[in-house]
Amino acid sequence: MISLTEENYLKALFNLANHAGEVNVNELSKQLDIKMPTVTSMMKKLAGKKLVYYESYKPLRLTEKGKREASLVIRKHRLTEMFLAEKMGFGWEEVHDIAEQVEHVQSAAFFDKINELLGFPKLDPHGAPIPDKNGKLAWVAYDKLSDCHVGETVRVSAVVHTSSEFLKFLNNREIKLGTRIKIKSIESFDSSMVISYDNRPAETLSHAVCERLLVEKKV
Amino acid sequence: MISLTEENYLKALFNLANHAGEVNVNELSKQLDIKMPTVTSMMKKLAGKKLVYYESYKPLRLTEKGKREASLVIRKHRLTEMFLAEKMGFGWEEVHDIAEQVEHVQSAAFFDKINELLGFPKLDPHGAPIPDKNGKLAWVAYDKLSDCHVGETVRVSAVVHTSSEFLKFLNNREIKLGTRIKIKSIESFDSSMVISYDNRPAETLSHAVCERLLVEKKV
DNA sequence: CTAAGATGTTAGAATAATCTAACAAAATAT
DNA sequence: ATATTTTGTTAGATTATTCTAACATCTTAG
Repeated sequence: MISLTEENYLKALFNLANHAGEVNVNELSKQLDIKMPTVTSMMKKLAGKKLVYYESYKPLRLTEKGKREASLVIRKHRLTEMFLAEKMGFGWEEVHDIAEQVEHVQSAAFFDKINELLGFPKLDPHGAPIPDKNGKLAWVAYDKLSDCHVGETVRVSAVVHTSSEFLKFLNNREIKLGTRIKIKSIESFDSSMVISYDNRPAETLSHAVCERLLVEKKV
Repeated sequence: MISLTEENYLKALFNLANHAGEVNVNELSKQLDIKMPTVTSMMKKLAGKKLVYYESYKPLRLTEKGKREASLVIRKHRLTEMFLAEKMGFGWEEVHDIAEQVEHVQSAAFFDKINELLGFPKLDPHGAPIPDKNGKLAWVAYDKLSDCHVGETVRVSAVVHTSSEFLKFLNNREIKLGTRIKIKSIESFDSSMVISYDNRPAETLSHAVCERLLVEKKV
């Protein structure tokens, strides 16, 4: 059995994993707002359960079993987010905090029903893919808006680090998944972008914003 | 802040309270499947938070604050049950176990939304009243079917001690809230009742069943 | 290359919730 | 009314999760 606490560590490990699947103790500590010694001891515990590879002073890595379990928690989280948004009328900026709690419900029937009522969605309200029942995740590699060039027209496909503040910022500007953005110019000194979309007047987006907007170029 | 564990103790205290609002340590211990010494120490803790009146060797009683907090947990539980049954298609025999977990979600917005989507229901799927936002519960005193007499026709209004097994038993016989039951005869040796309803052939219900069916006589 | 700073571990303690064993009080049955 | 049973408490231990303080290792800037 995996405790609620352990589920949270697995989820954070999964979300922080870089290309090589590695996470530092320090990063994980900051992500979870839990002190490093506590993280170290939990990693030893999870290693004992064959969920994490742990060696002193080495980066952390999930085992295959760990990845599967983490994905299943993320599945519950994203299905919940989608249900809250699609079936209950919550805004995409509201769903994360509630899903953070609902995801720990232990009832396959509950999440199966949500999945069914939603028509087996592939993406959550932030454009993130929903892992399947076996914990398999079909990752689509989007581009960051900040990596695009002047003159390109792109479609917003997902948002990263979906803090409520950031999403409210997007709401205020009516930027949502599917919005087609044209890059008019890029300020070289701060990498901010002047863009236009939806027949609106030109708008400037800071680099911080552009890094969090994931887009597709082939519109 | 009231922990998930404390919420469970409060809920159990509320549900077990007799006419005088009293509960014994032993009853509570059995209800929660937690040993008596643990219950005693939790009662001291809750007494420290002014949620329970506790004196050695005396029955336990919730304070007004304790009753309010308990009612609010029960409110979340019953709203969840109703949502699961009405909006998600779960049977009344399935909703309790899921609601037992969802009830601990800390988000007023979540339960407000459920309440709204349900159209502010007054009763849960088992006929139990849903406390209001202030923890006030409008209790309706129904009769047990077992207290009714031969010849009476009554309407099933609620069920008590809603174990999944009992509810499946009722499902098999298509007895639900609203079913009108006529009492044909009562076996004096075991208090079982021969009843008829819905133009079906006569059916015999054991005393155990009749005690758990709450009915209204004025149909 | 080495000193400073960042990162990670060990040791020991704290809190919450639970348990068993032993004892104490209350209720019950003859 | 007293012995037995049931109920309740105390004491002490256990497990899970967290912390701080101190120490160890690794990385990096001169």
